[in-house]
Amino acid sequence: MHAVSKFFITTPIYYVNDVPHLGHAYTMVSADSFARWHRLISDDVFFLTGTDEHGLKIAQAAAENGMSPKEWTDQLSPRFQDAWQKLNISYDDFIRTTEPRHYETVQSFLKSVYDNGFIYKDIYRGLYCVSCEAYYQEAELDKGNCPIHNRPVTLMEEENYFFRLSAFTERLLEWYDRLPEAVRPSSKRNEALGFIRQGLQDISITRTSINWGVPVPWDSQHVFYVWYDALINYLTAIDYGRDQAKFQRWWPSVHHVIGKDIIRFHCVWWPAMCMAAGIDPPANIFVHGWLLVGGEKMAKSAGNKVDPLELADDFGLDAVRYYLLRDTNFGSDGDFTYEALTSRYNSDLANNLGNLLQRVSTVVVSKLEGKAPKPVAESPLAAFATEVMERVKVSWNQFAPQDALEALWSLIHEANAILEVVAPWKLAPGPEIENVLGDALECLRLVCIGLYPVMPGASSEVWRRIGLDGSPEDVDVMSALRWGQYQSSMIIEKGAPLFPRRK
RNA sequence: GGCGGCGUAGCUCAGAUGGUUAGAGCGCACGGCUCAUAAUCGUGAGGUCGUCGGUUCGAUCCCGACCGCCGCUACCA
Repeated sequence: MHAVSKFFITTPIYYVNDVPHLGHAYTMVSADSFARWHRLISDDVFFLTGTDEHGLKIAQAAAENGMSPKEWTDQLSPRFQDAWQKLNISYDDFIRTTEPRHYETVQSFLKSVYDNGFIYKDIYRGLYCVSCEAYYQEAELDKGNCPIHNRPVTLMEEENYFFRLSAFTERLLEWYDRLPEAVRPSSKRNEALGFIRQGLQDISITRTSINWGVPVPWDSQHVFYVWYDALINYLTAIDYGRDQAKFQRWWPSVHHVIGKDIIRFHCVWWPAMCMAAGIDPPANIFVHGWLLVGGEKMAKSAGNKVDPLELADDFGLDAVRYYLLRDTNFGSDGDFTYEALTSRYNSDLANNLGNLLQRVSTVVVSKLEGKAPKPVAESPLAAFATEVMERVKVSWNQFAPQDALEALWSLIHEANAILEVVAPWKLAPGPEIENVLGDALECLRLVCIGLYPVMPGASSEVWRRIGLDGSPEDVDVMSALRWGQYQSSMIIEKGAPLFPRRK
């Protein structure tokens, strides 16, 4: 029997001023597929996402729109929830950093850090550009001027509380050394390590210049700087400081899925903060690359942000989900192009998977009156399929969806190939036809299971068309992946092509 | 400047703790089939594995230099 394990998976919480774009969708679909896989293998899964709603920019945007920050974010946060619903993201909890539970957790967590002696008050001095409303390092300046506005910066001083990050350089290095798998892939781990090896400086974690944030419990003049409150969302959702049993159930065996732009926050600050608060650092941080668009970074200024919902309307949601996970190497940068999506859609979904289903159902209907035959126990495909499903399992467990999908498509290919050899459409009804079609249907059943995390809608539809009850998500993978479980006498439905060819 | 990474078929990328003919998918060419969404199946072309040296019986894989590209190098979420 498979022992039930805990699988707590998180995405970053998104800055609510953004519009959900394909980059966010990439993270969400990835995390969703992992969550779905782990539910399939009967793990106890908790999948968390949310929105980040504090900080100066939010306060400014709210003011510009004549609203209070809270009213402003109340209006914006649902855009993310709607988008994720449309992308079929199966999150279990959606956290907003403006919720009372979050204030409570942030205050109790940082109070622990404070009580443990890792927070102190000092003066922050920095070179500030009034136009940017941002601090600059001296090296960033252009002849002493702000590089953007080309105006002199002013030396500003602000009283801040500082987090004693410098105290954790050695402990972090030791942590990285002891748990080489904690931050993956290794290229991203190196990046974080390189940063730590420079030696860490203390960082200011509170502001007095704004009040849109979580108040510092021991000093009402200050609010926490938005990043410090944001990271703590992962603990809010599991009731840190409120429900010890729930907290211990999920922590520290967490999987943070993040983009490479926030490595420092998650792979340096966050583990250190956990140490400072006296809890274990997160067990796993998986860093993925960026999804580029035609080789360019997605950016507002470039005007190349892609709307995932428009794509889903155009290609179908599952096709977009498939493309995102198949055409990128999780951990490296990926590149989105309309052409590549179309190519994947046509060759993998229409020509292979969709067409296999279509040709099999046509022959079952015409030769066997629509009644499905059963697979052959000692089929030549059995060993191959078993090997494929083992690869699928390993790939999913190693967060390598592209490998799982590649393996599944090799099985689709084999099923197509054996149909060519036996050519059941040429034969008179009899065992030979039944055997080859039973095998092909069994392949489809297995593909549905392995594919379910990526394409929950489409694989459920294939599942239904080949006469199976329920959906692939109901199975227990540990037994369902064995060859030969497709039942005979199912009624096969010949429907419209699942993925009509494009262009 | 420092640290890290990358450079393999037209394209996107795998890969080997060094060992006979370097792999996949897409694209392309030829052939088969006609159940299927002009889908599918088979065969094939083609790459001195960035350059130059070194170690070795033997390197694309190890070492060095060089060329080219990229990331990080602190509180702008």
